[in-house]
Parts: sequence; C-alpha cells; structure tokens
Amino acid sequence: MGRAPCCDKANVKRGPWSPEEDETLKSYIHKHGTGGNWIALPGKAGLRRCGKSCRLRWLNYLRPGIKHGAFTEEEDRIIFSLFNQMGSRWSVIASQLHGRTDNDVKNYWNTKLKKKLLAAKISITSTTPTTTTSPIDSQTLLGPTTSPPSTSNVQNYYLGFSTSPAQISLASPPMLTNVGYGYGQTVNIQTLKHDPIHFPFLGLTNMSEINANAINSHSVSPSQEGSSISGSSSHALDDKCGSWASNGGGEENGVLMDFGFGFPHDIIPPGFWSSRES
DNA sequence: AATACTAGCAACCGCCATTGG
DNA sequence: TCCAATGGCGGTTGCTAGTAT
Repeated sequence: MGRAPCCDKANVKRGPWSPEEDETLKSYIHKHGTGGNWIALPGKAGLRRCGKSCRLRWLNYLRPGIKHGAFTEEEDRIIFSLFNQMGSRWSVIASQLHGRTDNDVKNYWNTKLKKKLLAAKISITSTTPTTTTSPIDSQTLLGPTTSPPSTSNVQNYYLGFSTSPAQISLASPPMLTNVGYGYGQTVNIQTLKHDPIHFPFLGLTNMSEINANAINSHSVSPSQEGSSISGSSSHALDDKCGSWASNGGGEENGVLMDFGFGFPHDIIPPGFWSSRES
C-alpha cells in the first residue's frame, strides 16, 4: 500500500500550462497568496490542476524575479564549485544564483555542463596517458597518483579538497599548500585562488561563506520558499587545495576534479571557461 | 521535402522530511 | 508518540524545436 496521491489524477489537467491557466494562477496568488496550502489552492483558484503542479509552475516560471536565458560564466563557476562540494543539491546551488531555480540549474547541468565536462575529460585522457584513474576521496587531498617521479619529470597529482586547514598541513608529499603548476613550477594555493582561468572554483570565493549563507541565513532558492536547508550542507569545506596532472606540458594539462558523477576524476582543461559556448 | 536524430526544458513522479493535530 | 497531510526535492520523462541526412 502506497500513500494516497496528492490529488485525483483522473480529474486534473496535466501537461503544459496554457496562458489562461498561468494568468489565473498568477492573479489568484497576487490577490490571496498561496495560503500556505498548495493542495487546496487550485480548487480555490478555479484551476483543474494538481496542487503540486501549481506550486511547481509558480515557483519555476511565474514567480516574479525568475531569470531565464543563458547562464553567465560566473554562474557556471558557482555551479561547478558547489556541485563539487555537495553534489546534486540543486536547491542549495540555486539559492546562490539570483533568479535561478533548482530545476533550471539541474537542467543546465544535465544538458550543458555535464556534457561539456565529459567531452573535456575524454579529450584530455586520450592525450595524457599518464593521467591516473584511481579512485579519490573528494574530500581529501591526496598525494601523487603514481609512484614518485624518481627518474622522470612526469608528475601527476590529484586535485582534491581538504576538509580543514589542519588536514592540509598533515599531508605530504607533495606539500599540499604548494602544488604543481606546470612543469618545474610551484605556486602557493593562495596564488591559485587568484587564477580564475585554471582554478575558477578556487578563486571564486570562500566556499565556507557560501555554505554559511545557505545554511545560517536560510537563504532559499526560488523553489525553496519556506523550506529549511538540510543539515547535510554543513559538510562545508573550509578551504581547498589542488593540483593538476603535470607532465611537463604546462598549459596542455588539465585540472583533475571529482564531480561525483560516475567517474572518479573529471578534468577541466585549460581554456575550458574561455571556450564556453555563448 | 521528408524523415530521423538530438538537445533543451517544462512538467511529472515518487520518495523523504516536516508539521500539526 | 503516532500518524496523516503537505511541502520539498532530485530523478526522470516526454514534448517540441532545431539540425542533420
């Protein structure tokens, strides 16, 4: 026995909303608000729709302030950064993007960003055989992915994320606050944070601030009206370290990231952001 | 011009969380 | 404390427009 359906599916209209239905819903909510009860709303508003459908239509499309159209590069970066931290918590991610809904962000990820990242991964791995495919704990910065480069100049480091500054200081080698930055180069993590081309997720902002905003202020996404943010977001990362596969090619190498969808490492190649479509 | 294929996105589904009696 | 009602969310589906053959 499953739970009772939220509405009588035989007597409600489904499918795309007509302009008339949109207007009916909009004018009702403008006059009366949602009344805190979406299930009862369609009956009061004179709509033959499921309450959930009304809620979805309002929050994702009709509500004032909804932004449609192309995502900006900055929005891309925020999405990548937050996805890397918390996975498919679309409502939390959307809460950081003014005017975007969780549905928007989810669709955008599934149709654009994921594919682009996959394409980039395939491209990079096919030209960098030294790149490892070993598993990674995305919350732990690991050391070299291959045996130490004793005789070779090839170095492959994981990009990972520390869960705390303390963890950074514990791991070695390599020095986790000093990561490979192309052949023969070493830079401090603070430097990477100011390199928006190769490390947009580092330079973006302080991730703990983002999560603090999402959690402490209970900022909500357009589709989260009146909801609370799940405590699981408290896995906010305090800081992050990273490196990329460095085989001496410098600019030809990519950034290894764990985006958590099916394969352990995803690669953002140099120029990824600048080659972004429209 | 017709058909097949693909991408984008709105909407639905079902599960889990929350709330209030 | 229990339970039903409702809200909220992530995953998935299916329609439509655009593109390729």
